[in-house]
Amino acid sequence: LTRIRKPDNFSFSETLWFLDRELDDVMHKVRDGAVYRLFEDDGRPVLIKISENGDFLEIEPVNSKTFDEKKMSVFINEWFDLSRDIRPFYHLLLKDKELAPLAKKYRGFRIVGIPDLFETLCWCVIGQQINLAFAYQVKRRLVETFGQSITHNREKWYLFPKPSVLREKKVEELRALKLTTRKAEYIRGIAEIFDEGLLSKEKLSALDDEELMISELIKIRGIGEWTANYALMKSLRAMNRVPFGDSGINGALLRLKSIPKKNNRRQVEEVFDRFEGWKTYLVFYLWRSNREKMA
DNA sequence: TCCCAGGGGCATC
DNA sequence: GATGCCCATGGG
Repeated sequence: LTRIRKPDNFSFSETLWFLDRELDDVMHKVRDGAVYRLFEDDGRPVLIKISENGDFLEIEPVNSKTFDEKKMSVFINEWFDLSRDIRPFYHLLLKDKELAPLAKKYRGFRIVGIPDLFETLCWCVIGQQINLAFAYQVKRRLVETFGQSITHNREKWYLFPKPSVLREKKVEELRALKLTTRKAEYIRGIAEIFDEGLLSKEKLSALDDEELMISELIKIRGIGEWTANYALMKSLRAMNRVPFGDSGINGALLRLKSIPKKNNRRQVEEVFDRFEGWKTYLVFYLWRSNREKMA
């Protein structure tokens, strides 16, 4: 059992809410106030349960295996963005007339990341220009078809498919999962780049400059501005990214009356310029607000 | 039927 | 660099 002290301004119930949206993400399950998923410990999948107990998060193995506690702490910290003091973000929000309500409504909501960069990029490609519910269905088919799995109590749990596996798949095999021809090509290409070691989270991170990371990512076929920014937000934990053109951001800003009309990039930039250093957080709070009715 | 969805590539000028 | 078109499924 690993225990992690919860930081201030962290709401585990908000995290669970995010993970348990109606969207049916194949990578984890939320049950009875806990989240379950596979954790890869030196190539060995361990099923873990994360729950809340007083001031702590508790992480325990449920398939009777153990795990590297230090690596686990790092992983959870990264996944739930626990090691960040987000008070400055709330100060900025409260100074903004239209957006101030977000600070109170979603207090303690932190970015739920996707630590695996390859998974993030594939997920972006899958979700391009289709509705999210359908995108999650396609992701589920991809993972259930090509991902490593374990069975526990007659229930299957999956790891995201490896680049070495996906690069070998024929376009027709991927199309059968209801990816388009183009997306199948993109995913194969990204898998190849990762499998060859030409790109990795470590390599990208080592560039140490967000704009440089973006320009490197955009060179890859299938990765445009939106995806590059999203990947930096979710996987590299960059704090100043905005996937411009995103329909969710536009819709939220419009609904909150923060911008007068949709799809005006200059107006959106003006709003985000007031959140220097916290643009990524504003994006997530705006997306969060789009699903208020689901909460 | 029409429009849009957490886009991106490409041709064209 | 801006614009228009294509990809192609599913939900409202």
